[in-house]
Order: sequence, then C-alpha cells, then structure tokens
Amino acid sequence: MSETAANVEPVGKREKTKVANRQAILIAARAVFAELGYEAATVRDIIRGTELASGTFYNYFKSKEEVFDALADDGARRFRPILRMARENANSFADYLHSAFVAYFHFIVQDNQLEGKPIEERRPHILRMDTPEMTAVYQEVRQSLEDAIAHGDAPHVDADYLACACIGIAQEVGSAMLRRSPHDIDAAADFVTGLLLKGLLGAARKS
Amino acid sequence: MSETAANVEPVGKREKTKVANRQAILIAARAVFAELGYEAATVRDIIRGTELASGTFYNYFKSKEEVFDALADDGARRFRPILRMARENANSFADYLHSAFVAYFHFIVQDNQLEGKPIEERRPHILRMDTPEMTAVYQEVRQSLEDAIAHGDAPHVDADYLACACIGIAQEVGSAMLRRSPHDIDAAADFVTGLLLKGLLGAARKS
DNA sequence: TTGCAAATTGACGTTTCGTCACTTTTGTGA
DNA sequence: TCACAAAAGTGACGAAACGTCAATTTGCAA
Repeated sequence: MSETAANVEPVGKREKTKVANRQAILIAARAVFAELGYEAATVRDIIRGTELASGTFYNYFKSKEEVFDALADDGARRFRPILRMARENANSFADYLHSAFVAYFHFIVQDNQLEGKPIEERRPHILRMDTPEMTAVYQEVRQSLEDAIAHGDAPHVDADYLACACIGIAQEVGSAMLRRSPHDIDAAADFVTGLLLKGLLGAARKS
Repeated sequence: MSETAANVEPVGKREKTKVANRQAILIAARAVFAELGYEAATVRDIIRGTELASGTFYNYFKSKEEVFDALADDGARRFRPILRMARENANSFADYLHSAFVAYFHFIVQDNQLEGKPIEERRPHILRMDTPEMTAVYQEVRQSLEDAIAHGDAPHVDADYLACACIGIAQEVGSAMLRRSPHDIDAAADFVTGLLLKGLLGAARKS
C-alpha cells in the first residue's frame, strides 16, 4: 500500500506529471531508505531510482530531509481518516480508545510488512512530530480526549500530557508488538487500553 | 552537566589524551547539534569545535551518526546509576515509579540546558534505541517491573509491554514538559505515576 | 638516549551537493 | 493549426564535505 492520499484533480498534463514525479521520488526514496538506511542514502541514490534528472529533484524537495518529512507526513495523512472513523463509530470512551489503538497497530503492521524484504530494524517508528499532518494527528487525539473530559466520559486530566502519553505508548508498545511474531494486535490494544483506563490492574493479563 | 561517565584509569599520557580527545569531540558535537541541528551539522563543523585535525576525527568515529550514538549511549550510561539508586531507595513500588520518573525528567532537563535549535532538530530523524547502554536501561526497567510482579507489588502484567509503555510515556510526556515553562518535574511525575498505577482516575488533577 | 609503535596532521582525490543556463514540453489564444 | 510564453526538465559545473594516507610528531620502554 504505497499509494498516497492524492487529493483531487488529475486534469491537465502539467499537473498530472507533477503529481507523478513527486510520487515517483517518494516511492524511490522509500525503497532507498529501506535498502541503504536513511543516513547512508543520498539524493542521487533517490533520483537514480526514478527516470528524472538530478536537477529535477530540487524542483520538488529541498533535501533528503524534506523527502523524509513528506513520507512521514504522508503516513499521518493516511492515518488520520482512520482515526476519525474510530472516533465517530465508537459508542463509549473505552471503545474509542480501544479501536483507536487497534487502528494504529493495524496501520503500522500494514505499513511495515510491504516495506522491506530486508526486515529493517532500521525503521522504528520514532518519527518527527512536527510535520503538519503529524501535528494534526496529535491535535485530533487531544481534541478527542478533551471532548471526552467535557462530556464526563473521562476524568479531568491534563489533556496535553494524556495525548502525549497515548502517543508514546502507541509508538513504543507498537514497536514491541512488531518485534513479536505473530503480531497480536488485539492483545496489544487490550493491554494499552486497560492500562490507560485502570492502570496496572487494568493491564493485568486476562488469563 | 556535560561530564561523561569516564570509567577507569587515567594513567599513561597516551590513554589520557585519547580519552580527552574523544571527550572533546563529543562535547563539540553536542554544541554543534544544538546550534545547527543534527541534519545540518557536518563532521567538519564538529572538529572545528576542537583543536584537532580533520583526519583525527576518523580515529575516533566513523561518522556523525556514530558520534550521535555515542552521545546517546553516554547519556544512558550516566542515567543508569541514577535509575538504580531510585530503585534501591524506594520503599514501595509506587515510590519506585515516581522517583524513577522524577529522576528521568530531572535528567532531561539538565541534559537540554544548551541553547540553540529546538530539541527535535538536535536529533537524527531515525533514532536508534539499540545502543548497548540504551538496551541496558530497558533491561533495568523491565527487571524492576518483573521483580515487583514477582514480589506481589504489582499485578501480573506483560513486563515487556509495560516497560515499553513506561519508556514511551517518559519520552513523550518528558518532551511535552520541556516545551512548557517553567518545567514542572513533580507535576509531570505525578501525572504519569498516577496514570500507570490507577489509570485515568489516577492521572486526574489533584486540584 | 634511542628506536619503535601509536597517534596526529592536513593535503588530496573522490563523492555529493545545489545551481543555473539551456532545452523541451505544455497550455493558450490568434 | 501555429506561434509564443510560461513552466518544467536536464545535466554540467563549481563549491563543499567526505574519507584516506604518506609524512610527521608524540609517547613509552628498553
């Protein structure tokens, strides 16, 4: 699943190749980062994976760094509607939390499996949190939590810290889950949901 | 506080300058990463911050990346005894958790005293958590949790997931705390400890 | 003091970077 | 359909950073 959330008008050949070139660069970059690792990869390596000339790269991105951000942003953009659906379909706060974590864990499993034949430990999901779409995801999480607090579905906690805690948990427990085989999404989601709702007692093994 | 955990024998001028040079490079690198950001920094920028010649750098590190890893490893090495003391001095599991988080938050506040770019830009995009000392910290956390479980001080939870959750929470809430001013270490530690022990209810504001 | 190994040095060839003058492509309106 | 302007693509080029290595300096021990 390496399609991007390409929103809108395919008309006009200009626009069309522009989108296609940008996409080609991102796809090539993803492959190169997976193969060589982010640090070792060069802009030249990336464009070599496309049909474009080196100068063209700079019409689309300022640097390797910006390409990486675009990839991260892209991931966040694809995840956001999933998260929103989890929110809208939930019939309780506990249900929202659980389905949000299930959605996230499912997402990273998908995102990593087609990623690499070389099973890359080189890509733990510690991504920059300051791209626009990443910030939007944080805001979305935080807003959900504030709503729940306002509606009395959750206690009056520091929503910023709680959102950060949820994200930190999701990232770290998500990575741990990916290291296990098979990937037990539900077990991980049960664990974190229980932990958040009831603390250690809530996280205790059900068995 | 940028001293490193330099363990052992200072004897011999050879050994001494070797340690000093390595240290000089690390200190310069820390300053350069803070000032220019990790991505923008070059190996030359780093050695310019020392009295050494460019070639000498490569006697100590293969690359900028390796310098960063050494810094991270160094931080973990300095933090480990602090964590251990928190463990040994604690008179309950709750106390251990709380003092461990206080110790960590205190540590990162100290560690980010340098002025310059925002914290996120001082780091590489892909953070490796698998340096020896980092792993040791994880093991230490996990071991503490397993001991607590074995002694009946904590419920029977998945220690791996719980350790990851603690680390993820510490990192994200810690970063959030650093963004606030003033840095309220105790408030943050109370929040995360309450959250872990009792869930949302435990994290609720005390006011 | 002398001799050798270890460490430092900076100049050098190599690789990558980012730019820019030039070419090709696309859209538009006569 | 054609002409023409704006947009996008191209690759060669100078600048910058890389990593190496022969020459030199430094430290240690005989």
